[in-house]
Amino acid sequence: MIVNSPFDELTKSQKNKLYDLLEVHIYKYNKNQEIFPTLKDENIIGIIIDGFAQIINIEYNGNEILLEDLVKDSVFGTSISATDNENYQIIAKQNTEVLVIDYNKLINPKNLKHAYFNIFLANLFNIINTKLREKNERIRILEKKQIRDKLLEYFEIEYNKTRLRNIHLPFTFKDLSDYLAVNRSAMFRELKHLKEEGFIEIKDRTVTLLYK
Amino acid sequence: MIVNSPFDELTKSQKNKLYDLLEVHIYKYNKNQEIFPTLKDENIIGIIIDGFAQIINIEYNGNEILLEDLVKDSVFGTSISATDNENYQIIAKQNTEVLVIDYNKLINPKNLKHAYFNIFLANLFNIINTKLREKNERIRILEKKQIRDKLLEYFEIEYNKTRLRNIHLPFTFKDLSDYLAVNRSAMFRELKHLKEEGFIEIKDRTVTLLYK
DNA sequence: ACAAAAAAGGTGCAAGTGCAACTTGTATAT
DNA sequence: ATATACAAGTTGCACTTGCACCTTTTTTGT
Repeated sequence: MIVNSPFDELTKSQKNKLYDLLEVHIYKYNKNQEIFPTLKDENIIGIIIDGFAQIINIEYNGNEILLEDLVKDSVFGTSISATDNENYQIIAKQNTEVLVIDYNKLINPKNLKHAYFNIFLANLFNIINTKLREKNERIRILEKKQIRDKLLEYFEIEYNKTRLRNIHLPFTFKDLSDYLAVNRSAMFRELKHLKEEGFIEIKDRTVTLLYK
Repeated sequence: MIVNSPFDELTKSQKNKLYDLLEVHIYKYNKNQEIFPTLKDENIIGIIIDGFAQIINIEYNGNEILLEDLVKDSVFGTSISATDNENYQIIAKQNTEVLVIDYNKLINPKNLKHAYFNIFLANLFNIINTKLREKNERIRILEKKQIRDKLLEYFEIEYNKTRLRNIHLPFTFKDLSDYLAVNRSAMFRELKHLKEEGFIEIKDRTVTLLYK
C-alpha cells in the first residue's frame, strides 16, 4: 500500500468528521507570505491543502538554505519535518492553503475509537515512514567523508531504485551539490575526474554509470 | 504524551491479542549472533523485547560503522531504521529476544477496528516521530562543511535541549567523531583550537560552553 | 593484579575541499 | 533584440581535513 495523501481511503464525509474531531484550522497565505510564524513554538502538524511552499533555513551569516519542498498533501510540522530549530521560515511560493492540526489532539487516545481517525493516523504513519527512509538515505550519503564517495553513494542509491544505468537528476547539479552538502565547483571537479577515469558519462542532467 | 515503548497503554491481555492479530514471531539470539540475516529483504518491523543489539554497516573496504544501538523497546526494520541497503548486519551484543511483525499486516486497514491495535499504531507513530526528529538533527549537523561548524551545531542542539552550559556527552569522543562523520584526530585538533580561543572547556566527557 | 584493548591526545604531511573569480551556455522577460 | 538571471563548467590558491603514526591514559576482561 502506497500512501500519497494523508486523506487516502477517506470519504468526503469522513474527512469532514475528522476536521471536526481534530478541530483543524485552515489558513490561507498569499504568494511570498510566511506561513504561521506565530505558531512555530506550538506542537502542530501542517498539511498543504493547495499550493506550494518551501521550508528555508536562515544561517547566522544570512545564507538561505532550502530544507524541503512542500507540495499538495505534504505533511510538515515541529516534530515531523526539518523545522526543529528557530532559524527557519516556511514561505508560500504560490497562494497556499494549509490545514493545521494540534499534535496533542492527534495523539489523544480517545480518538482511536473512530474508524476515520484511525485510517488517517495509519496514512500519516506511512508518510512519516517514507520520510524516515529518505532521511536515512541522505545520512548514508552525508556520512561519507569525500565528495567522490558521496557521489558514488548517491548513484548507488538511485541505481538500486530503478536498476537502470542511466540516472536522471530530478533537479539541477547545483541542487545536487546542496543535497550532498558540498561545494558546487568542488563537486564538478570530482565529476570531471569520474568522467576522465571512465566511470561515468554525463549528458544534460543524465548520469550514466559505466561500471554497472 | 511521551512514548517509550510500543506497548505503552496496553494491558497484558491486549498485548496478547495484538500478538495474535499480527501473527508476530519471537526470535531468540545468542550473544554475537546475527539477527535475521534471512529476513533482510522482507518488509518487517522488529522490536527488541529483551537484550541489546547493534546495527552495523560494512563498507566495501571492510570498515564497520555503528549505525544504531538497539535497546529494549527499540523499533527497527527495513523501512524504519538505517537498514535500507544490503551492507549491514544486526548483531546481538547480549542474548536478545526480538519480536518480528510483517509490515503489511501492520498497515492492513482491517486491523483498525481493534482498539488495542490502534493504541499500538499510535505508539509506533510517536516513536517514529521521535526518530525523525533525531535524524533531522543529525542532518543539520552533517550539512555543515567544516568540523568547527559541526561541533558548534552539535553544541547548539544539545544546549537548546537543557539550556545548560555544561554538555555531558552520552558517549566517547570517538563516538562523537563518528556521529559528526569526521576524522577523530581532526576533531580533537578543532576542539583544541576552540579551547585555546576560549570558547569551550573540556573536563572528562563534559564540554562547557563559555560563550553562553 | 595484570595484560590487553580501547580511548584520549597529539603531530607532520599529502590530499581534498571551499572559496573566489572567472567564462560560457541557456533560459525568461521586457 | 537585448538585458537579466541562473546553471554549467573551469581554475588557482589557501585552508582544512584525513590519514598514518606516534604516546599516554583509562577501561575492560581474566
